[in-house]
Parts: sequence; structure tokens; C-alpha cells
Amino acid sequence: MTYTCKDIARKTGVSISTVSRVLNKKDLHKVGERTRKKVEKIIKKTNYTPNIIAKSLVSKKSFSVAVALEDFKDVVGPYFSQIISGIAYVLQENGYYLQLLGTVSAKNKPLSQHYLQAVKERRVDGVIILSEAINEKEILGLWKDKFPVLLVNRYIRDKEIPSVLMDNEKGLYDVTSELAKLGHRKIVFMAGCLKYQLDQDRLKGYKKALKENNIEFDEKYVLEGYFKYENAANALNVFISQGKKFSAVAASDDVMAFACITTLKKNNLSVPADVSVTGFNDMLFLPAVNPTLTSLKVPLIDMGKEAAAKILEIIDGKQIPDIVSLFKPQLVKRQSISSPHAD
Amino acid sequence: MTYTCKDIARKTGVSISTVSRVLNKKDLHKVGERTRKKVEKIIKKTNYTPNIIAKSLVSKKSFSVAVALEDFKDVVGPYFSQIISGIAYVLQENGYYLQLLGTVSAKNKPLSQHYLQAVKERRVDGVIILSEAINEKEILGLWKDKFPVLLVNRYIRDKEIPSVLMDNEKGLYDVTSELAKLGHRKIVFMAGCLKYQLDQDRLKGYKKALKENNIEFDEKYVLEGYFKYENAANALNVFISQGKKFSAVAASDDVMAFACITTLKKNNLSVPADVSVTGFNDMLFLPAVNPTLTSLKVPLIDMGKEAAAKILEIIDGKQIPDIVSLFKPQLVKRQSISSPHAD
DNA sequence: GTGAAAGCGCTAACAT
DNA sequence: ATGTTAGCGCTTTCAC
Repeated sequence: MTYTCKDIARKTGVSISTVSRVLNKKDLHKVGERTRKKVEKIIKKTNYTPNIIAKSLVSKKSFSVAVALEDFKDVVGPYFSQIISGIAYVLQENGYYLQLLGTVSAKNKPLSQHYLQAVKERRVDGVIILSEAINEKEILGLWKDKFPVLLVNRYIRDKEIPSVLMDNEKGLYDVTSELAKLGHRKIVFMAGCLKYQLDQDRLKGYKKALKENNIEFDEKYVLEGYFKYENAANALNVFISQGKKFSAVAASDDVMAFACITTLKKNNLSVPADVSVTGFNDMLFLPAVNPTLTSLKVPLIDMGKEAAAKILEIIDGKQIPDIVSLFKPQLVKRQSISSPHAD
Repeated sequence: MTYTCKDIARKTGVSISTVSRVLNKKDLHKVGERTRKKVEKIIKKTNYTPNIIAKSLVSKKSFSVAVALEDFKDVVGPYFSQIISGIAYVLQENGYYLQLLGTVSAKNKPLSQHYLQAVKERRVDGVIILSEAINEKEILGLWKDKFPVLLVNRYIRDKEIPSVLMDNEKGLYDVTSELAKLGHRKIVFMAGCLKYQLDQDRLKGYKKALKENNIEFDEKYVLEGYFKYENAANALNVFISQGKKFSAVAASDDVMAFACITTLKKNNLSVPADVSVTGFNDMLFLPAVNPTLTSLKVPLIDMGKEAAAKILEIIDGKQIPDIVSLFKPQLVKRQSISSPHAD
């Protein structure tokens, strides 16, 4: 049997308003001590829990936040899952629920329709956008409608949309500089997806480091692996088969870095003796991997926590002190890099 | 501006029932062609989306399903994330939303309170339980209340609670048999957590294989790694320091298998020359890992899909043909096993 | 202090 | 074929 506040009122012999008052501890000073106790007793006895749906209807708050992923397959893999884990933790601590939304490929529905519908249906009080599949116009539309939105590792140029970011430019700058310092002159940048702002920024850092070390930029040395193992392996394979010279690969992702290592081995190139390889996010550190991967450590879980904390502030209508939080990647050197051959 | 069905009715010059009818395509034959078109036009023009909260209140359906995890940190890591990915996919395809719930550690709240509250608040139409932290009594309570529940890789003895399972007993039986066939006589079983049914079943398979190969069971050869890298490494370290002889480790998880490989290397034992190692779930296959891991492949994403499909059937009140779906693990042999030394 | 009543945005039974 | 109306379970104002 599932009870309603009406049942509780009847059982206690009071009105539903009184029940509501003690339930929400609101205007409690207006409720008699004895009445309150009586109501509380019945609530406990019946194990009554208010219907949140009804509450939402009148309060216009769902106490839940959506996390918009591009594809549910993204949950698999340490990048998104760490961010989500951080978000989930903070939301739960604050009594909020987390809805996981996909932005592509729902049956019979165009791109992003499913996620937008959830928002418009007022299922959620805010959205944290991890997906790159949602276009800027849509996001700006929501923001203009005063709907709480927050972007993670993504931002919209010249617009004041709250974002939680990592310093992508500095990340690739650091890693490229390190490789140059070791003596590398032909460095491949295995980007994820160059149409993403994130890889544009990394490209910028890569170029900056090249320039500072008097290495000429050659766009043929920029490959795209789309953050997928197979794609990265293919891209590097094609590059190798073209006979291009190179002694290092800076990848935009640890998974792609592993793809590069495997591909190099298959081409009888050893890592790091022949080619140095670096990753990004330092999310896949396994001591069993040989060689262990040099990567850029980013506190993904903390970024998730920050994202959740921030969207809650926005939902609560608080003034947000900073539109942007910026996390710094930290270079972690391991076995996958060394000085190049002297040839 | 956010519209209600009343607004649409007023703008179109019809009643709200008519709006509701065209919205839900229900009793549509009773609506005039022209009226329908008129309503549809206004809906399109105003970009109106019905308020799902109100709809839920009357229909007593939230169109969302909860996935109960023990700890949000669990999303990180391939085991849970693959299952979740499968669940999310099927739910979305069926127009359902996914709520992620934790079952421990919400601030000020005892174990599992948060998840139970979500259920009782009628936020969700059903729960898929991945967590081991929810006790059997609670689950049985929900089931008795006719609340749709489904367990994944977990079941309750002698109770007909729907479950999506993998054949844990056969998995460890297969792997242990293979090791015995190679000539191993001293095989360590690195369990996750022996109080879980899953590891009890695996233990059973392990024992069965030992018996069939005339190897005496010794409980000292059963360790617990709690599915964590550090714990497994510690447990094996302690075991090694006790001077026990062994030539193989069958782990209940790939992560623990990697922990074992690293620990063995640190103890100057090479894999597989000195000690063979196997994993479970085959979820971390990386060609870059040396040696590549022998493991039991389980279709985790498919298990997630099956779980979602099943909970939807239960929610729809359909007769469920099988209380249990059983997925078979498949032994994938790679470099981490070989015959033992001849000493 | 407590209760009655209106209303949140929708559905569905019942009129017309 | 279309409209009227009574709720769904709660919050909140306003009486008493």
C-alpha cells in the first residue's frame, strides 16, 4: 500500500496542510508540538514518502540534473566515466538526481532531440553538456531562455556560457616542448577531432612549442584519430606507409597513444627507442603496459565535481563568481619517451 | 515563454481535451482532420512540449528507470560502465530515461537510503540493481510490493527475482581446467569478494575443476582482492611472502589480474614463464600490454541491453518468459598462460 | 495553530 | 467530433 498525504491527514485527524507543514518543516512554528508529534508518528508508522512528482508539479523543480553524452558508448572509457563519477557524487551529496542522456541515435529521432526533449519536458533543472554533438545555437538558445547549462571541456567563443575547462593549449605545449627538449624535430600530433575547440586549442599549443624550438610546422604531421583506437591506428599506419620521417607522436588521448604504440610495434619500430609517444589525460596508467605511458594528468573526477557544484549554484540562482574554471594538466614522464636516434 | 496545453487550446480555439488527443495521438479518429491540423500548427509554432511531470502525476508513470550502483566510482572502470552503456542504449531507444543512483555514502544518509527514496518517491518505474550493497531483504520487499526490480550478475537463492546473469561457475571452471590441462597443480584463485554470490559460484567452479584433475583444494590458495588493484596486489604480495608454492593465478577480474602481473614482476617472477595469470570479463584487452591477458570474455554490453529490455517488460506488466537470462563466458587464450616449469 | 480551497498541467470518463 | 469536469498528490494563500 502506498500512502498519500491525504491518508496521513485522515489517520492523524488533521488537515493535509498540517501534514505538509511538518513534512517540509515549513512554518513549523505555527504547528502545535503535540500535533507535530502525532503526525510524525503516523508518517513513521506508515513509512510514508511524499510523491515527488506532485511536489515537482507545484514547485516546478525536479531536483535532477541531466548529463548529456554524445553516445552512451562514451560511458565506457575512462575519460567520460571519471567526469560522470565526479558529477554523480556531488549531485547525490546535494540531494539531486542524475539523468544520463544521449544526444545521438535515438530511434526515429534526429540528433539531440532526445536530450532537448528531456529539458523541455522539465524533467531536469539543468544540463551538464559533455557532448560535442550539441550545436552552439542550441546551447545558446537554452542559455538565453535562462535554462541552467554548463559545458565541460568545451566552450563557446565570445559567449559567457559557464564552462569547466582544462588548459588544452598548455597541455600540448608542455608535451611538445618536452619532446623538443629531448631533441625531437619531427613530431606528429595525433589529434582527436580538429573541429572540436579542444583540439584546436591543443593544436595551438603544439604550434607554439614548435615555433619556440625553431621547428617548422607542417600540417601533414597533424593526424586525426577521433579518440578511437582503430581510427588512430589507421591514421598512423597510413602516415607511416607514406614514408614520412618522424621520431615522436603526441596523442590527444591515452587510448590513441596506445593505438600508436601498437601500430609502431607492428611496423617494427620500437617505443621509445625509435619513436617516442605521449598521451593525454593520464587515465589509463597501467604498470603492466610496456612501455609505461608518458601523459598529461588531468583531475577528471574533480572537474566533474566542479561541474556539478557549479550547475547547482546556477540552478539556485546564485551569482556565479567565475564563468570559467580552468584545470591545469600536469606532465607525467614515464618510459614511452626518450631522446631520438642520432641518425 | 513556456506554454501549457491550456495556452495551446486557447490559441487554437479548441478545448484542452482536443489538444491532449492530438498530442497523444489517442482517440485521434474522433478528431476532425482540420481541427487536428490547426492544433498541430500551433504546437509547432509555439514549440510546445508537454510537461512530463504533470503527465506523470496522472498516469503514475515516470518513464524512467534507475540503475543502482554501489559507489559512483564504479562508473569508472569497464565492468559497470559497459553494462550501463548497454542499459542506457535500450532505455533511450524505448523512450525511457536513466537515473543513476548510488547506494552508499550520501551525506547524512545511511546505506542505500538515497536509492530507496528515489524508488519510494515514485521517481522511477523500476530499478536495475548492479550494487551488492543493497541487501536481499530490501530487494524482496520491493518485489513483494510489485515494484519492478531486476538484478544483474547477482541473484537471490530460492527466490524468483528476475536476474541477468553470467555463468560464473562455468567461467572459473573453464579457466581452472585449462590451467590444469597445461600442467599446473598449485593454482591460486584471486577472488573479488567471497561474500558475493558471484564469487561463491566462481569458487565452486574452481573447486570442481580441481577435483576433476585430482588436485586437492586448499583454502589458503583462495585470496580476496575486492576487485581493486591495490587490494589484489597486497593480497598476492602477502601470499608470496609466506613462501607458498604456486604456478598460476586465476583472477576474478582483469584489473586484479593486472595487479597480479605487476606484483609478480616486482617479485622477479616472470609471466607466464614462472607464473600463469588469467583474468575475468576480458574488458581490458590492450595489445600494448605485455604479456597480453588470457581472460573470460563476457558480453557485458549485451547483458546491459538484456537487463533494460527485461525491466521494460516487467514494467509493462508483460509475462516474463524467463526469470533468468544466463550469458556464457568464453575463454580467450593469450600470452599470459603457459605450461609450468618442470621443477 | 489549523483547515479549506485553489491550482500546478495534464488525462480520461462522461456529456453533448 | 468536441467540450466539460473531476481528479492525480502536493503547496500555498487566506480564513477562522
